[in-house]
Amino acid sequence: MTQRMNTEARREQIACAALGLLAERGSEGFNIAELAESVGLVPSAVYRHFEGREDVLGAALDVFRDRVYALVDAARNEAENPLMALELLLTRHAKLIESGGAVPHIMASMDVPGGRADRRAKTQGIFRGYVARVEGLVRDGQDSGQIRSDIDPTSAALLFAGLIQPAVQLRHAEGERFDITAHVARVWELFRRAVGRD
Amino acid sequence: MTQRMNTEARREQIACAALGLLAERGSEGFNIAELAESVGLVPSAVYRHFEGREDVLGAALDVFRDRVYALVDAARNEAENPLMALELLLTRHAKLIESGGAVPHIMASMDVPGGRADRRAKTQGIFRGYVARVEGLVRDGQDSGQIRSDIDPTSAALLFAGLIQPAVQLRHAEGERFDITAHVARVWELFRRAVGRD
DNA sequence: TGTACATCAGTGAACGCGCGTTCACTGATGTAC
DNA sequence: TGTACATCAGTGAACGCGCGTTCACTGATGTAC
Repeated sequence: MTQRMNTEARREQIACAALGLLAERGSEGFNIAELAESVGLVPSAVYRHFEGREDVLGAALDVFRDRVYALVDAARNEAENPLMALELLLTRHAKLIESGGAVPHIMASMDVPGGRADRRAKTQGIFRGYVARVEGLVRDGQDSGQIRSDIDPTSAALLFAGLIQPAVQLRHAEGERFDITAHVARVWELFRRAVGRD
Repeated sequence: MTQRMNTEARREQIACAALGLLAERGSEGFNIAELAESVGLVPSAVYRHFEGREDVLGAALDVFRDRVYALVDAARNEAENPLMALELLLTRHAKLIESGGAVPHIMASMDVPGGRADRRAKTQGIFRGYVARVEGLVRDGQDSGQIRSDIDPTSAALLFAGLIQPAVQLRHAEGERFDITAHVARVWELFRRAVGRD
């Protein structure tokens, strides 16, 4: 028998493992058997800690939400000013793409039409929360004079989000040949020209 | 018995219906029973015209590819100049989002990790083809002097693609409240400022 | 023009696989006395 | 400190549903003579 763990610790372990599998397989390719195996359990053991598959996905989404928000907050805290925070956030997204855990990729895999309505609502809530945080950075940039004040913060935030998504797609299509770092650097210059005050 | 059709006409009818269902349900929610019903057939009848589910998806992808490319070509032909072609293309993407047939949405639903490798390769090929066409428009814009010549056409094309994707996401999240037309107009201004020569 | 035949699209019953989920049981861990 | 008991995480067999797919059969359409 596998080493016993109390259900709280096991829940968290399973939720994290589920998120990893989701990044690889997508929400529909995701299955309980593989999840159980990845934490050294038998499939039925998962039901000691979760009500079912959908419950596991919900817990994985919670982990995902925390990580995404932490990503933005870290960039905000570590950078000297709002514009540099956005640039730092962008390069960190690029790193995630390289490691296979791209944020938009996971978002898309969870927000599928087949999925249950409450899961989709949760995913969309995460997206709105993300955009709201980026919007906050944009507003800060406007206050500090780095970003033009005539720009709609929501539009700028969505434009920023749009910098990342096509890169994920092309990374998938081109594989290693696609130089994300170079791409991100070029596209950042375009973004800065679009919103910057100069 | 349903009215007989020759297999060529039926194949096309089924492929188009499949694309419609894919837009609604995603590639994993897509099932043969519903597809058959939508064209007034019994599930097993589909196998008179296709080898199987994956074959149907492939045919639907072909229809999709033709439509996407036609979208770009139409914008190119109808607009006075390359920059206006891009703007026209963007507003037509917005219309598709409103009608539920958003291009990135369908792309994402086909390019899932669970899908067979050949289907994913096809989807990615469509994306590359799309980007290449937009790149062509960017180059034309550079030649005609509307777009700054120091800009990498691929980056500009990906930035353009990125204008649409977050809008799809937010449209899903916010529903009718989200005014796509207004969003597209604002984000277009940002794009023009990023790449335009002025 | 009429008849016989071949072709082929459509039907419905049945099969089988994958996978989420259930359940009775086991045995380890922690607690009461 | 040692023993008895309750709790609870882990096990493996089995169930059942959904769904893609197969197959023998039907009947309409078009062609040969």
